[in-house]
Amino acid sequence: MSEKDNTVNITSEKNRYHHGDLRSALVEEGLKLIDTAPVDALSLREIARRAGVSATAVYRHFPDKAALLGALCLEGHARMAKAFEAAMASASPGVEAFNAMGRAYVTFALAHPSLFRLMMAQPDGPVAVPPPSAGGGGSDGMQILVNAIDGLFGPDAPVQVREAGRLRAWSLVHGLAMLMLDGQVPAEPALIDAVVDASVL
Amino acid sequence: MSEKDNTVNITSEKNRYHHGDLRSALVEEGLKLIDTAPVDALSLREIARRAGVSATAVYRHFPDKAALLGALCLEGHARMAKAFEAAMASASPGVEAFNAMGRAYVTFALAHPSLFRLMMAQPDGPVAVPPPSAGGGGSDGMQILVNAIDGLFGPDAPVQVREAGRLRAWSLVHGLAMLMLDGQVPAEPALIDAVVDASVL
DNA sequence: CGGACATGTTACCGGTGTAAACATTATTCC
DNA sequence: GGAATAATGTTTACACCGGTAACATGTCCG
Repeated sequence: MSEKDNTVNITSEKNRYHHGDLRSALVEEGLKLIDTAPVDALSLREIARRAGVSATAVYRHFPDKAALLGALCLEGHARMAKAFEAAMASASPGVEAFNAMGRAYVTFALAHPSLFRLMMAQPDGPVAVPPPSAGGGGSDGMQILVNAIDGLFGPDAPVQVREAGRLRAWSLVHGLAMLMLDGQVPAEPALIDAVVDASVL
Repeated sequence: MSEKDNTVNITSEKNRYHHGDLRSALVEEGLKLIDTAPVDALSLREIARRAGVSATAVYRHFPDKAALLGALCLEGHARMAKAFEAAMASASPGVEAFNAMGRAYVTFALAHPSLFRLMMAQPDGPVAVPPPSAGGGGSDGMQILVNAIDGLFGPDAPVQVREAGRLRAWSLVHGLAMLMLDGQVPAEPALIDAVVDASVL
């Protein structure tokens, strides 16, 4: 913030060659776009266009399109974590919380289809709930989910049991979410309940 | 088959303007391609190229790219049905057959990732196991799966129970398949067993 | 034969992701 | 302060894509 010429700072706000914070703007526009369009309609050029910038400007901030999408995923996981926390908060611990999480998982996928797809399509993304072996990894949201699942079995359950249960729970909600996203199963709340609630696993 | 000039019929076999059975050739090349490439790498032009034909020739046999992919799906479901039949045949009826089907589902997905994705991405495709309501529909393979599931519960089980169980079973194996395809879960046979075998549903 | 028709072709359009060269602005050092 | 330098945009260009229109070639049937 030098003294320079503050009129520029006031009158401009536009038409300035340098954007200021293009990276964030691109991510923001990307997120706006992805919630209203199928995932394959998300073009680098379109995002740049909405940010009011030339297509190749993107490459100053991301090595390629995949990297930009990766940034979107990151924000996606943050949102998912929030949804999980909310679901967790509004349910008493135990099976109820567990079911609430399952519903939250499917609900999030249905609410943000393209973003969810993108998140899951990133093999090296922050999802990676370590189903067996490997500790640590996993995004915020996923860690919450894992904890909820593990809590179900109690801390004295064998590791294998917890891991298998975790994988089964994840597969169940993920499968339902995907089937509904792909239109193979109608996205009716009753069906979500039917699948989630009955889960003793 | 007129008498015309049979030397042509012999010597040609190539360089003939008319392909003979381009439609089948396109489907075949498409299936070859889809098993060795990610689903988004499946371009109409590439398929036409492999069939030794110009890109626009495709439009004489399919209204657009989606229709060509639809044809691939059809063949995919035929193959899946075969896999199910084989799994069914090599297992005694009951829970065993049911688990074998589940394993076959995931195994098929892992063996033909792009084709499986394509099949599931067709909302109006022949998959559509009618989870609740609506009878009839469903592809060959899916019908076999449905029968196996229903068999588990016995014919006297309430419709709701059978339908819910069906949906849960489908979600479970579908979710596992997807997570493995997307690299979120390692595609280890032991994990497939862990998920499928424990399923009392 | 000769036309009707099916099935190929080439030419073109607007769209995409991305690399290279150039332009402008911000920063840093004397 | 002013010049060198780095950071950040722009323009241009390329190869690919799906799709339309107009043209060419082959087959078939009266």
